[in-house]
Order: sequence, then C-alpha cells, then structure tokens
Amino acid sequence: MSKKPSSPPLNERAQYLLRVLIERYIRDGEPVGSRTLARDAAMELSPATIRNVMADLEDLGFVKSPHTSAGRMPTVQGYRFFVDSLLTVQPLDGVDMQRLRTELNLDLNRKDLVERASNLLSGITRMAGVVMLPRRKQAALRRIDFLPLSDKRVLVIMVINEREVQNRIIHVNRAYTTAELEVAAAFLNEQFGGKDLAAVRDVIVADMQQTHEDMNRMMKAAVEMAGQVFRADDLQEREDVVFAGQTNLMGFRELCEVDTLRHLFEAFNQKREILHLLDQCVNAEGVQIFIGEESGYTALDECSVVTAPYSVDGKVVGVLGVIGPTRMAYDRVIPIVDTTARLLGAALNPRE
Amino acid sequence: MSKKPSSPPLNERAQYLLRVLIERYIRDGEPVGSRTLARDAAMELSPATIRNVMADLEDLGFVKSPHTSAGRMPTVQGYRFFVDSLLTVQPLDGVDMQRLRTELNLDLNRKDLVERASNLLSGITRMAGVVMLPRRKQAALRRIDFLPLSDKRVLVIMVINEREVQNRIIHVNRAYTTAELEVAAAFLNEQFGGKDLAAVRDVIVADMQQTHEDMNRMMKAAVEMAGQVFRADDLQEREDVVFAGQTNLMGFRELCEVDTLRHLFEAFNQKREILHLLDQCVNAEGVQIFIGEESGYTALDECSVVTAPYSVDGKVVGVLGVIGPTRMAYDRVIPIVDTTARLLGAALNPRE
DNA sequence: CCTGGCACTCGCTTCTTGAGAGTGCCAGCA
DNA sequence: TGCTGGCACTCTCAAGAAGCGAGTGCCAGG
Repeated sequence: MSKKPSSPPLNERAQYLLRVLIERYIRDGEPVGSRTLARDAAMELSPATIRNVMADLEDLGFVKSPHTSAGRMPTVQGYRFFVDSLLTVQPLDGVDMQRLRTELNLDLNRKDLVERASNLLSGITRMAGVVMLPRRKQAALRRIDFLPLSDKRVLVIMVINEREVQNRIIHVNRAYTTAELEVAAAFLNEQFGGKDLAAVRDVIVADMQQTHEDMNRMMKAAVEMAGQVFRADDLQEREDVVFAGQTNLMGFRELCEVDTLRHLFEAFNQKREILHLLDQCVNAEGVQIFIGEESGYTALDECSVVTAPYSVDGKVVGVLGVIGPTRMAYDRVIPIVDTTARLLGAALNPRE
Repeated sequence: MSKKPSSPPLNERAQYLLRVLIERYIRDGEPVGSRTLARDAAMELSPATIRNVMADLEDLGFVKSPHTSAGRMPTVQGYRFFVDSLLTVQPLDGVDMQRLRTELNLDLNRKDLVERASNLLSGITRMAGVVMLPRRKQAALRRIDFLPLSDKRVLVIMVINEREVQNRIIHVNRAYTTAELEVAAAFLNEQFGGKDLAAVRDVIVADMQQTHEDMNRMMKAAVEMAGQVFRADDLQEREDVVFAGQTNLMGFRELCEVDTLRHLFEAFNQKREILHLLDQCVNAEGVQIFIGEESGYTALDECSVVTAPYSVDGKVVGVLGVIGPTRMAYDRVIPIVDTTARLLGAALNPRE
C-alpha cells in the first residue's frame, strides 16, 4: 500500500519540519498540532500544507498521534533520525564547564571521583546520572599492612594502584603481635610490591598448596594471611555502578505515574539491567544514545540513555551517562556527558 | 459543649474497640465501618452499639471519618494512645533474628556495618531504613602512613579506633622520597600513636604556630603534613546518615501520590530534616516513635518514624530507625528496630 | 503544489444518576 | 441505664450523557 523505500525520501522541508516539531515537543511535552507547527516553523506555510507533510512523516514512521485528533509527537524512529541527522549540538555552557573542571580535580580517590561525576551529571542535567566504576584491569599492589585487633583478628590495609586504599578484617589461627605482623607485611611487600593483584593471587595459591620447606615460620604465616586477603572474588568491588539524582525523574510528566516510577527505581536498585546496558557501551567510541525501547529493557521504556566511555591512558576503563525521559534536550545533554567523560578520565589518570 | 476531661474516660470496652479498629486499619488501610468492627471484635455487640462508642471516640479525638458516610480511621492521637497503652509487641521472628545476627557480624568496619544495618532494617520491615553514623567522640589515632604520589602529592592513610581506615591526598611543597615519608610517619606515630584526634590536632596547630628550634628538618615536614591532614572539619565524615529501601515506600497506597513521594524523597536526599529528627533521639532511651505530624517535619506528614539509639560500651553513639506510613505494623517494627540497635551496638564494640 | 473550507473524530470536563456503604438518631425493650 | 433494630440521610464512587475544543483528512479551487 504505502511506499516504504529503505532510504526515506525526506526532502529538506520535511526534515526541517520534523526538526521543529521535535524541538517543540521536547520543550513542551505535548503533541504538536499543525497550526502551532506552522507558526513555529515560520516559513509561510498554511496549517493544511503542514498536515500533508505530517501525513507523509506519519507514513514513514517518524511521528505519530496519541489519538485521531491530537497533534503529532515523535516516535522512537523519529528521535533516532533527529539525533543522527538533524541535531546541532550546543556548545557546553561556560558555567557548567567551570563547575565540571573544578569539581573533578585530582585529589580524590577513585570512588569519590566516580561519585562526584555522577552527582555532577545529575545536577547539571537535572536528570539521573550514572557512572560505572572503572574496571581495574591492572591492579598493582603498592603496599600491604597488617594491624592486630583483639580476638585473633587482623586489620589488613592495601594500597592499590597509587591512590586506592582497601581494608578488610581477617581471622587468623592465633594472636600475632604488632612486631610479628610487621615482619609478615615487610615480607609480602618485598615479594609482591608493585606486582599485579591477579599474579599475586596465583603465586599465593600455588605457595599454599605445595608447602615450601625453605619457608620459615613467619613467611608461612604471611602467605597464609595473604591467602585470606586475596580470596578470589573479594577483590572486585561489589558496588560497580553509582547513581545520583534519581528523584529528578519524578519531575517529568511522562514518568509521573507511580507504576512507571516504581519500575524505574527498582531497575536502579537492581542495577543489573543498567549495568548490562552500560557494558555494551564500553566498546563503542564517543557518545552513544539509546532511545526508549532501543535499550532493550522494559524498565527504561519511556527513557533515553546517553552514555560515553571514559578512558585512562588511552584505554577505556568505564562508562558514564545520563538517564532521562525520551523527551530530553539532547543538544544540551550530549556535550555534558561527553565533557564529563573526558574530565573524569583525566582526573583518574595517575600520571598527570 | 462536649466534655473534654484531661484524662479520657475510656472504659475498657472502648479501649478494646479502638485497638481492634486500629489493628484492622493497619491491615487493610481502609476506614473501618461499624458492621466490620462488630464482626472483628467478636463480642456480641450490634453495629448500632459500636456506632455509639465510635461517636464517643470521635469526640475524644481518637478516630475520625474521611467523610460523613465512611468508616472510622485512627487520628494521630489515636495511634499515640494505641502505641502507648494498647500495643502488645510481638516477639521477633526467629528467621529475622537469625538474619540480623549473622549479617551484623564483627568483621566489618564502621561504614559497612552501618550500611548493612540500614539494609537489614529496610529489608525486614519492607519500609525505609535509616542509620545515623556513630559520632566518633573518642577517635584515637592508631597509626598514620604516608605514600608518595607523583607531582608533590602524598597519599595519607590513617587507622583510627581499631578498625577504621581513612585516606586522603595532600599537597606538599616539594617531592619527598618513600624513605623520607617513612621517617615522618614514624615520628608522628611515636609522638601521637594512641592519642585522641582532637588532642593531636591541638598539639599540631600549636607546633605549627611557634616554630620549635629543637625540631629537625624532617620533623618540621612531618608536622606540616600532619597540619594538612588534621584540618579542622575534614575529620568528621560528611556522610552522616545512611538510607536504604526508600523505594519500598512506593508500595503503600497512602504515599502513592507522586507529590507526596517527591517531598519524601527530597527529604531523604536533603537529609537535614531527618538528621535533626534523629538527633533528638540520641538522649532518649529505648525505642521512640514519632507518629505523623509529631515529627514536626511536613515531609514526614503521613509517615511514622520508629527509632532506637545504639550504644557502644554503654555510651550512646548513634540512632537508627525505620520510616514508613503512619499505618505500619508497630508491633512487628518495634522489636526489629530494638534488636537491630542492640546488635549494631554490639558489632561496633571494639572490645568484644 | 499550496490553500481554505468543511465534516468528522476523539479526548476532556462537567453533570447526572444510581448503587452502596455507613452514619446519626429515635423509639422500644431488658 | 444500656443495647438494639429501624429508618432517613449523607457522601463517595462508577458509569453514562452531553458539550467543547483541538486537530485531523480530504476535497475542490487557485
């Protein structure tokens, strides 16, 4: 019936009108009628003409009406075309730029930086910010320390990769003195200082299995303690994604139904789906945009997600982004996400 | 007109009926009519009689109708009387008890314990959990370490009060070697190890003002670095209250309006009001309950807050609690909050 | 190819109506 | 005096009806 060529025959006027329509819809959030659009477009066309164009755009799947006699609103495909071909990205506001620069400074550890980036994204865009923690592929053990606690427990402090400090409590089979623990720590630091954590673990595990006879008592104790510290999974952080500003989403009309919100917030809490989505972006370059159902997760049905990977030393280590209603100001959001990614990468760089 | 004696002349039957009414309302969340109440009370009274009693209770301010021809529901004053005089607290469910015991164990640091307690409160009650971080009145410096970073920056690691590890990055006026920093750390550890942080700060500040001539160069550097580390406010943690399970509140009919939710969630984000409220509970003993407007914060208007202080070594160090709709199962929530407070206190105790 | 005109559709608001739940009050009864 | 059944009344809620306003599709004419 209706012709549907693979490359849509969108003449310039139709494209322009689609663009004006989407910009208007993003501003107001209400279906745009032909009269309004005629006024907005300011190109001396009558509403009737606009209607004809709109009918074409609807046939091609770029716009739709919620019901017979309402105006038109963009479809997912419409947004997609808009974002890919029609959008002119705004330069980043100077104030925002300044804010990003000053707040993402170097004197913070990984966790704090990530949290701050998330807060900035949400604060500046007034939507929900999300940052995936950098995967720590190369985690070099810089230093390890033991401190005795009461009751056969030992506090272990590890410094990993320059700035990062981790600590945990382990149980040992007898009480050690501070001096003994210092010897053990010194031994481990000497043996493993600067080595990659994964490598350290492998050596330790091997050592524990074939008890070396050439080890003295203290070294054995040290290896045993280290065995507990480097238990397989414990080294990855559980908290691998950080959100901020979820409540901002309550301000948007289209997400305002309690049920929608609930699904959304539960998705935030579960983190799983979001994490998967972000994971997909690791291998892409630059800003990526998922519009509505494109994300593949029903919880995000009425939302768009704008992401960008950030890299340290030229290697992508994580992804950050913004989650908001499909009807978001893409031209403003894109540079914000882009810049935040760059600055976070820079701030995480240990060399600089 | 209506008699309003200060001690309400509530005979036993009226009290019993009030109790049944509130229990029913807590279960269903709908105004209770005279017929329903007559059936529930199972004391061979006709609805008409019940209605007379209800009229009295309404005069006294314990119940109200949302409109002329609906059933009755409790007022704040009604809940208050119920909680103070009519409630029989359920013993804590064995499964829940077990869960609390195993999850609040000793091998976690302060922050993790608090977070877990908050999650447990929210998970078991299916409402929002909140825990105020223990104020660290006596913070003894157990150990301090310096590690050089690139670019005149130094990573400082402090162990405070046995289990707690803090780290930050400071700027120094020249690059130090690892060896130099070790000397500085050793000096500080010897001078201040085991001392209270506040005291340490005072000494440092004094030292910095009147430059001792008997200090060698390294000691001066150490004091200077310590000066940066112990900058006044930075030692208190900014994150002084931890929430969990806010989304649970979206499940309750009475809080389901987006506006109400929004205010509530904003209050959680701001933290200020909640913090004030919790602060008031520090000096009280045992479980405290704020019903609806009693809290004095409009954001919590349709909510009740059940709190209990928790103590280490006999001294109250913080407060925890649960936030939910006024219509919550107080008999179940109270022992949960109570027990969690006890167990958190125990888990935080450094001696045990 | 554009335009004005016209009939038509549909959602939103308001009003009405009826059903259902529950109350207050009264008179009668133990 | 206290309890009860009965009855009129009130109020909410849901469903239906009517009017309106916005906007469309289509057609004939320039």
